[in-house]
Amino acid sequence: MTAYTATSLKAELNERGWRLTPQRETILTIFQNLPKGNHLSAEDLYNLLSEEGHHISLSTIYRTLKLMARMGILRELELAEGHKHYEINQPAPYHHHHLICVRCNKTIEFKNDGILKTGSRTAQKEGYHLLDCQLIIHAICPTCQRSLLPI
Amino acid sequence: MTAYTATSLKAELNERGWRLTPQRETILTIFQNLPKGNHLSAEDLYNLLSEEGHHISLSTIYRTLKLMARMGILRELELAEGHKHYEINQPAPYHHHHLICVRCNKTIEFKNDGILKTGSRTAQKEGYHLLDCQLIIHAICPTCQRSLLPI
DNA sequence: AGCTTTATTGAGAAGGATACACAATAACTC
DNA sequence: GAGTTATTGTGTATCCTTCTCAATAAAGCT
Repeated sequence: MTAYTATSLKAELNERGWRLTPQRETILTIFQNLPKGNHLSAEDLYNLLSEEGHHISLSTIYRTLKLMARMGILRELELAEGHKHYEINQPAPYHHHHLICVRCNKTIEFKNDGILKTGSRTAQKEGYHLLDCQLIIHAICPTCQRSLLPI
Repeated sequence: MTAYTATSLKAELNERGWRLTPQRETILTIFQNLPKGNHLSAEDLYNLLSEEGHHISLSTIYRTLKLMARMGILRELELAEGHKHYEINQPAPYHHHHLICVRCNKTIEFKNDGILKTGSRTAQKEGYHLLDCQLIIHAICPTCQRSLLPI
């Protein structure tokens, strides 16, 4: 959960025998410049890159998203929409969690420093190397509670 | 997060204009009798039911799992395996969370009463009706840390 | 109990997100 | 700068999940 630069990303990739490519660097930059609280699906990222004139294939995008999630650079969010979303993984005080309406997918972010501490402590206790820690609250928002729609 | 019986499930379904079917009752029973800490995928459930002589279609299983998750009866778990798992949703002191190795999917359960309280408080503050609250810790287990396998 | 309404089921097909295969390319090491 | 090999891009494949729709069967009412 440290702030990555192209240089530090390259160092960490090379250390494992991997390579820094323009595609990976571009994708990292996109996420770093994303307004706080924004998260992208693979397709969102593909479209955003296309708009900016970068042509990176969907395969590369999926591979890069998974790679960076497993390096701890990105968080993989399951926001109850049938596909994953990704956002930059930041330490406190930017670290946050999600309250999600399972009906309309409306999502509210909230912060709680204790949770990250609990996560770190738990991972450490079991000898696990922490990548990400997220509290997901599934609920029904006020609007959907009032609606009579099924489920 | 209350303990359901066939009767209380029926009452809650009927209240919304829905119906209690033998399929739904059977599936609820399966989850209630599942050893603590066990969770099933849709296919797991299908196979388990088949073994016991119950022929419930996959369509119905998927529909029932989603229905019960949205009623707060089941928890929908994303254990980094490409498909969802479900388990009965129980209050403290049975309520628990998951520490998951993103490489080998090894999962450890742990308890922390504070998290459920945080979840309840957050949902309430925003006027959301709480269904489930789970802390997911993505990490790399000791074994996978030692392995030299990619990603 | 029997009747009516309509939610639910089952079977198969469809959909959509993600992963795969492999030749061409290009990043790293020496 | 040359060799090695990780990575990319294109198209294809795969898997999980949802949809369609006729047949069935709960729930409510008389």
